[in-house]
Amino acid sequence: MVNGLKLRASDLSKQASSADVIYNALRDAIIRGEIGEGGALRQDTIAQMFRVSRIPVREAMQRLEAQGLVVSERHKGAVVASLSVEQITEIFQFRALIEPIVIEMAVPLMTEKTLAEAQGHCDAFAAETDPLRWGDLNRAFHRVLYRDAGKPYFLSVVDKTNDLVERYVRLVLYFVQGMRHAVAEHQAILDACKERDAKGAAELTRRHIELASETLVDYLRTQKR
Amino acid sequence: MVNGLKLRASDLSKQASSADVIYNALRDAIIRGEIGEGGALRQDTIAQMFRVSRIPVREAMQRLEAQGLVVSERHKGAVVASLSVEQITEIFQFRALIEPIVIEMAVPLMTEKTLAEAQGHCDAFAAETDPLRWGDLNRAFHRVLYRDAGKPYFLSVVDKTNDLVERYVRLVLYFVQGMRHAVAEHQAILDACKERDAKGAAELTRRHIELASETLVDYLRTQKR
DNA sequence: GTTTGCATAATTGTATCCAATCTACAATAT
DNA sequence: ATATTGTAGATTGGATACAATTATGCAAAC
Repeated sequence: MVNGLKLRASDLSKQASSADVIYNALRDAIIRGEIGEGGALRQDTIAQMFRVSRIPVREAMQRLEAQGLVVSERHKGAVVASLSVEQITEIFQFRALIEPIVIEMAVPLMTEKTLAEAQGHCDAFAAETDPLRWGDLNRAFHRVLYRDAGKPYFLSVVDKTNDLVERYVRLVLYFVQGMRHAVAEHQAILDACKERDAKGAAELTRRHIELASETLVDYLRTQKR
Repeated sequence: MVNGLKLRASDLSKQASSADVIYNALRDAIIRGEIGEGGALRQDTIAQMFRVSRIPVREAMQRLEAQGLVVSERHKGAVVASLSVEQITEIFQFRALIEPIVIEMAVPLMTEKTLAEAQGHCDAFAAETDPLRWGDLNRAFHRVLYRDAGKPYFLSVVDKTNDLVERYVRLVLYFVQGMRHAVAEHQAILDACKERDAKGAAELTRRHIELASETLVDYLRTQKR
């Protein structure tokens, strides 16, 4: 019998392949905006970066393409997908519909631990001075609030949807709204959760997303893409 | 300048690779239930079926796994994902939330051509005697009604969600409700669309999905999985 | 100056081969 | 008889090599 052995989380999940590692690295780089729209993703270059052959790179690419983060053309290569203002608007519209529903389902089930964690993320977000970290903390805050809904499929859709527009959300945080505005809205959402006001939290979440969308679209139009 | 050139659809879409072909074939086989839950997908076997090496097979698998249709384990192989009753229920709950929203957006924009096409699918569905075709016609009917919403992202989410539960929907059509019930509901939805009753079409769609979900869950519980 | 043609380089798609590891079953020890 | 160990086959993960296609640079013609 196993007796004194300690298992780490990494032992429980299936062992990561090279393709997994590369997928996560590329996805994060795209999400964070480190590789900009239209940025080329050369199989050979990436393979050399990870000291592997092109095979696992291609497998990672298949997943990224399936998720809509990159588009590739035969014998031409893959580039980071670029979204039109219309596409971005539609995705934010989707978020503004689905995320309020998820938080509304989560509020009645939210534990004190979750509320404390969310407050922690919110405070950390407010205190963070490095703009490059704002995106991560913003994302973490929202994710925690949806967690207790206990709806894995809803969460996966929300996650994949957010992946597609994360780099634009970060644009808003960096250059447009600044962070103070987001902090106030986050605290309002969290307060509604603490008061178990599910409808209120949902409505605030909807407005939070819609405002971000409008702000972003205004910004993009001034940049006249 | 381009003057007089006729482009075919196949010229517009990028040329299909082996991986594309294999992905589509496997996805359809899974969706249609031709490969049942837990059915093994051996790379070598599939490669031989398509007369190719395992490389394109693996790339197709990555996409299928990203979409949640198969699960694979290192050195053990991939199998068709099996969904628990809880997972199926959640996915139908998602459908019952999102699809009414899409049809409600579509109704005001629906063209006569679309309405005629939908009626065609509905009639073809009613007249079809081969149960194996019911699933396709059912799916086609619903897709047409969502098309004019002009929301590609919403449609892609609806499509991917339906892919996950399509084999269970077909179970309901084949063995449980029969087709007559579905035809009546389809005609009711379509009639609401023709009368430009967006809210009505949405509500009927919601009930259509919820009823299918309840029927399916009852059936699955009797089969005590 | 612009365009066309061609040779070369760059890039992706796929086949083949090898390594790692899991499964099943037989052999052995307790 | 049961538990453990060892080994062979099966299966996947990945590297290397080659084929097919496209991009690029440059020279020649208009």
